[in-house]
Amino acid sequence: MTLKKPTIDDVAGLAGVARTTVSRVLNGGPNVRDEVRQRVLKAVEALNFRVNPQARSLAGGGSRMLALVFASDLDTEPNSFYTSALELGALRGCLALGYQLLTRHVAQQSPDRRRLVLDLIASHKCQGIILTPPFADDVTLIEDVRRLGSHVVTISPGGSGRDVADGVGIDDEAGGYDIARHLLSLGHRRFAFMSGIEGHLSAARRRDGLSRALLEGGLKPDGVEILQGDFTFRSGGILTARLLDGPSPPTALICANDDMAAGALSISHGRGLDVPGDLSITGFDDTPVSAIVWPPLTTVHQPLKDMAHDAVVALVERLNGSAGGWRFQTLSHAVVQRESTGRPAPKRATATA
Amino acid sequence: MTLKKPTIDDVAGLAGVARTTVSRVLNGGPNVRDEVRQRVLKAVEALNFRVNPQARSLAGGGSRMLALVFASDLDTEPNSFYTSALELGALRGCLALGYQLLTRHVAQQSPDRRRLVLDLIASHKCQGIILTPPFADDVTLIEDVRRLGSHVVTISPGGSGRDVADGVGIDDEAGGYDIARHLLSLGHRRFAFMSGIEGHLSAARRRDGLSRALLEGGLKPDGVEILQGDFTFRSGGILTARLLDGPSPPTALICANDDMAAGALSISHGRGLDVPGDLSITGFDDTPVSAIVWPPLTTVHQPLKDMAHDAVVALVERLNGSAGGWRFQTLSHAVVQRESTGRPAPKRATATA
DNA sequence: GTGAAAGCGCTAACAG
DNA sequence: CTGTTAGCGCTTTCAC
Repeated sequence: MTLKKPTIDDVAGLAGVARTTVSRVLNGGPNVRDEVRQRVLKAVEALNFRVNPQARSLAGGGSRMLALVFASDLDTEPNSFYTSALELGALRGCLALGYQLLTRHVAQQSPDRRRLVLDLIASHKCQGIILTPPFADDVTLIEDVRRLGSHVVTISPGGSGRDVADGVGIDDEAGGYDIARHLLSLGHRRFAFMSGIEGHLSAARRRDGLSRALLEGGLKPDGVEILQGDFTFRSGGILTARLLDGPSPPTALICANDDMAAGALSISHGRGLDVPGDLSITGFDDTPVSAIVWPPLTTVHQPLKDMAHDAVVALVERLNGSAGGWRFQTLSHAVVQRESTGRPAPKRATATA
Repeated sequence: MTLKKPTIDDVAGLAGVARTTVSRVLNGGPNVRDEVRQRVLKAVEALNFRVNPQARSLAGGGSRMLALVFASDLDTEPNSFYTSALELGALRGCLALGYQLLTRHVAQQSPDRRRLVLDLIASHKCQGIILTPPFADDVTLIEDVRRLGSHVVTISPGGSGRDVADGVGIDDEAGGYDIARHLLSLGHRRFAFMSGIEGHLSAARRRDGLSRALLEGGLKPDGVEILQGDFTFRSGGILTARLLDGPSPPTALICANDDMAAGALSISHGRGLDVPGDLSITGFDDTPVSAIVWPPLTTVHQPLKDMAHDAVVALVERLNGSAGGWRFQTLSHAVVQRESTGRPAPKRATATA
């Protein structure tokens, strides 16, 4: 089975061409008759041939270096579940494909953040770069990177980024819609939404989904109170406190990530609120936090590792010359129902332990 | 600067020997006069030469495949911070050194777990394996692996594992000692210790450290109530509930990992206890959970990523023929003081926000 | 358009 | 003990 992997020469032999030609086909090179190309492709298929990345790299094909960039500010640090999962996925992909990975955290606030990213890929001769939000929607940056001769793939672009580069992500709008439907079906009517940092467009889409669900349910989307958070546990707590002090607190709070939801949960406990009896809270991402807090969070699962892995694959495909328009790969999400959501109880809910 | 990396031929030239000889020296091969070996080593040093892992791999030096094994049972799953961090570190190491990594979770309870591990390395021709607790102290398994011609490095062995293989970890006994001293200095006198799954010897060492600190403080170590947990959030909660129902609850609870501490925290909240006023709780590992719960956990930082990274490095060194007795690499730990510990308050503590 | 030849940097038989 | 000779699987000139 795994006895002897076919080599490029095997393919050449089967296709009746020279090794060079196979190489050309593999790398999207020019000067290959279409008929020949097809023949080669067929042979590749038949032999289930995969290039040996090590050999390719040795032979000179570029630096084989990719970069993964995060916009992490100092205080966004505890959000490390998210970044860990993405890095893990990217590393796995790189390992399998024979690429190196350079992970860099760039403070999103720093004025010269674009330059920092560009310097990074220039100095390390990175052939490709994976941009996470909010860089994923920074069209200017993407264009600059490309001008340097490097390829770009984005993770979770929420808007403009999708029109200018390949991307990977879930359908964030649908994610927001689904979680809202869940809450709506439980009987909730008063909602609040806690968003992430500005410019994180995919998080904004989740809110769009919420609006759509509300409209469908005959409610006015602008009745939703919007809290501007920054994805941190801390911001989740602070904003929730403010929310609860307001004139008419909602019965359901939808957070744009798990960390903020955990913060909201914590503050709610501190105030003696029953979750979900007095307030239902939802997260987003389904990171380990969601299972560790009490009650465990109802959240939207996002396959972070797979997303990053697929981003690497997409990037490498482009490096190998694959042509065509930008492709956005939508991975599936799912509402994970745990115990932080339930029917709103006007008076008080009895806990069923 | 990064213009042209020196090759093995450059080294050979400078040392005045054949390329093969350099290769022998590099790979710890036999049949090299000591004088020549020194000369080569000097040349390597002078040129700051590093082997090109891709080329080496291409040329045939083994499968370049390493395995990372976890003992994760179904319900231990949410402990994924710990495993993620280790895998991340191992992946980084592998990427840098040109090795592949195979990560496998084997249910620790399954009767044929040893066979599962052995099959894994046999079928994938893994050249080396990294064992995490409690496998790290499974001497029989380690010997069996070696019999298959594979090398072993352990992460956090707590006992017998340290005498039969290279290892990486922190000084767990000292970690336990340090956290106990911290609590002692705050005025605590009644302690409880929540241990992890059986066979996790390094966690047991943390308890030894606690005992030592108590003795030093003039207290009797056997006055400490021991709770047998399994590292999960859930077990932390259940055991803490039982503890609090007991005749004389402690004022300080030391948990063998952060997840259990988070569970303990959660239950304490549920019972209206003030943490740390009524009960101080400490974790271990300093995973992101510790910063996300409320109040954030005082815990012992363990450089998990570095540990796994160094384990890969140590493994590869052995593969390259480095000889000598088993080496245990002790990385530094540190007590991270957050807000889950404070002076014990007989009556009630006033929160200072 | 296509192919032949020449390596990339290293290890692995073989000879000496 | 040490050096010579072949490749590993692939990309690149450079001819045809």
